[in-house]
Amino acid sequence: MDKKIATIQDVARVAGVSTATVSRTLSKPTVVAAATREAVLNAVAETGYRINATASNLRRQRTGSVIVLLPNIANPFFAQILAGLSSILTPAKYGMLIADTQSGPDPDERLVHYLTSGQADGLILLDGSLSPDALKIPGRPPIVMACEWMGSDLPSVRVENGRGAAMAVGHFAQLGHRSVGHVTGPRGNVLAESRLEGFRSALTSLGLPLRHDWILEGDFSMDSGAAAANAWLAMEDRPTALFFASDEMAVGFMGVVQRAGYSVPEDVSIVGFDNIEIVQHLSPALTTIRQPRTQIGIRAAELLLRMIETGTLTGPSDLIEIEFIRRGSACPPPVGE
Amino acid sequence: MDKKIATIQDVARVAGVSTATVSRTLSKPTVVAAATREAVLNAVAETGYRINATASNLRRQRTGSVIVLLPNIANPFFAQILAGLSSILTPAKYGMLIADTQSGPDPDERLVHYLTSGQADGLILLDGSLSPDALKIPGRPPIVMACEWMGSDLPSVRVENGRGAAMAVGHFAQLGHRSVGHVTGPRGNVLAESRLEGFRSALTSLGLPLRHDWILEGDFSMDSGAAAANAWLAMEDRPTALFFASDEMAVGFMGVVQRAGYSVPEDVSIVGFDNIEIVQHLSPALTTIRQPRTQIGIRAAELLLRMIETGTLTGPSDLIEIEFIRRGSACPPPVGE
DNA sequence: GTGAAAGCGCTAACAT
DNA sequence: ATGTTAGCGCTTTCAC
Repeated sequence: MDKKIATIQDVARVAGVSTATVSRTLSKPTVVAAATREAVLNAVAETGYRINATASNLRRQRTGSVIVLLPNIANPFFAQILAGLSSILTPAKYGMLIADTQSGPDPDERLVHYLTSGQADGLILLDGSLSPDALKIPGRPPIVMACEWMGSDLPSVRVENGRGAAMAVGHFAQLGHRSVGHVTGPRGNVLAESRLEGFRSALTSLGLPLRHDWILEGDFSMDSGAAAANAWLAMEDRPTALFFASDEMAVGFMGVVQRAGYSVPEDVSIVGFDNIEIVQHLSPALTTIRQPRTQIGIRAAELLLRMIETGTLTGPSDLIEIEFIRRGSACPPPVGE
Repeated sequence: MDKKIATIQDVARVAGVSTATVSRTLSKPTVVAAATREAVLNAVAETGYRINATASNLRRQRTGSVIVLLPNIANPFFAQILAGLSSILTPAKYGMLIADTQSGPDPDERLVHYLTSGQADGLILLDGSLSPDALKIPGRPPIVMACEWMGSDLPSVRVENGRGAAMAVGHFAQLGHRSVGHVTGPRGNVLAESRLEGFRSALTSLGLPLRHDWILEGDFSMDSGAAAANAWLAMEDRPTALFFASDEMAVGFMGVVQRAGYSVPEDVSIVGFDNIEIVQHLSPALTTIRQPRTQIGIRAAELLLRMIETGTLTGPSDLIEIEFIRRGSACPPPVGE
């Protein structure tokens, strides 16, 4: 009953070989003789030895883990991206360190910290609001963006946000709507801006009116969707259709208007963005733009691993296709309005 | 323009002191003379030096990170616990490694792996289905359970699951329901079992009938709630009230029955469990049992850090209070049924 | 208050 | 095929 953890020395002693042989047996078993290998493995079993990752990493000048920096873990949107990341990182024997830019003081500072502390072999950025100064840090590990980031040429995996907005507007137009509004994401957020821009240009190219009072500012949250609903209810002249920059906001909106006695889609048509799991279970089920989040994670992880292995700081960016999902929350506008 | 990362040696040379002094300046600044300290800090700034965490950890025989083992990251339920954990771990300068037992082969094996690989100073377990053999591993780091685990006396942070179920049943009884059913979590899951047990004993103690065909097996997911709805719709003799072991299942159920033309709560009263964010935005808003998930994370992290710092493998368990949240998804049963 | 020196546990040349 | 040896970059006695 050993209370101490065995080191490679202990194994070597028990097996009657050198530490180098033990190390080799564990990393490239084919290069040691079968008999030796067996002796070593027995000794490993007997002592309960396990490689000390810290020592190994120090020696090999790597860390075996990847840091994922995101704005807010509690946001379920990121959870699926994390699942995608994990499905690649884990089999590749990389640990996944999660850092929430919210739970520290200065987010930019933390980015720099992780980039320089040598705690990870690579970094995945899910927070599009960080400053690009990081790129200049000498000796920094490879970075992959899994969202848009203005004015940076980091390798990234992203989604056709503008086209998603255009799909939503196109759908409304096809149904006969002419008064269509938009509930945006937070100002300054790159995703929000792309969707807003896509919304604007789609309206213009379809010859539909672009009214500023029909563009409501949200922040992707359900609460902000509920707030938008109250604003909509208070309007004199309401749009008959509304495109939301996130499903969450659409859900918040729907809850409020339904409780106020309005019906979706008969009184308002709505389209969301993301296709979060829940929206197919609502009544009506939400028409939305699907972003394959697991896929985003998978691609980002693959890209990063390739960069780590080849030792490059650049790589091909990846554009992931979105998909329009027609469900029950949009129909032709009410007549006589 | 340095392309290399500076080591403590570089700083020592630039500052004209020994590496020991540099190290001291950075860890206990008060023991070095003010003048020396300044020289060192200048050298640090000049070289862009940052402590190499791996080397530091090897020397100090610690890792500076904590592993969180959970069944499925994509489940938003865990996301909030993670946020709570992060809010404590980050300021305490601990990294948070997330491991998903789904993305590897054998979950138990992975637990053992993390326990023995020396990759973390402590471990937080969110997966109640792992085998308790882990406890016997010599030299293992401290573990905190943030959920129930049968027959283990690990320090834990948990929630009054049974009482939650009893609250739900009590509420139904008070509204006049006599036919109440339950949609369970996955068989074998400890949370699911506790809630089921709480449900059963509450029925009994209130003198309500316990019917096996009114206990539907689910797995916490929305899809399984939808499946339960179909089962309910197909019943000859339906319960007028249903307690769900998770909010997600309640949401899935509600979507299906509403689209089938039934109304909640007029046709069925339902109560969920968890109080996930969305349920207040549904119509009707869901009556449920609130579990303070962020709080669970915070307490678990605090407990673990205390154990790490004091070097103990035991600690006080913590029971977190739940709260009944009455909203609009339960009302008296329809008359004449 | 500061420096010299000894490792933490491991891996990878280099020898044999 | 195996052993010897020299560190990876840091912290921490132990002297001074």
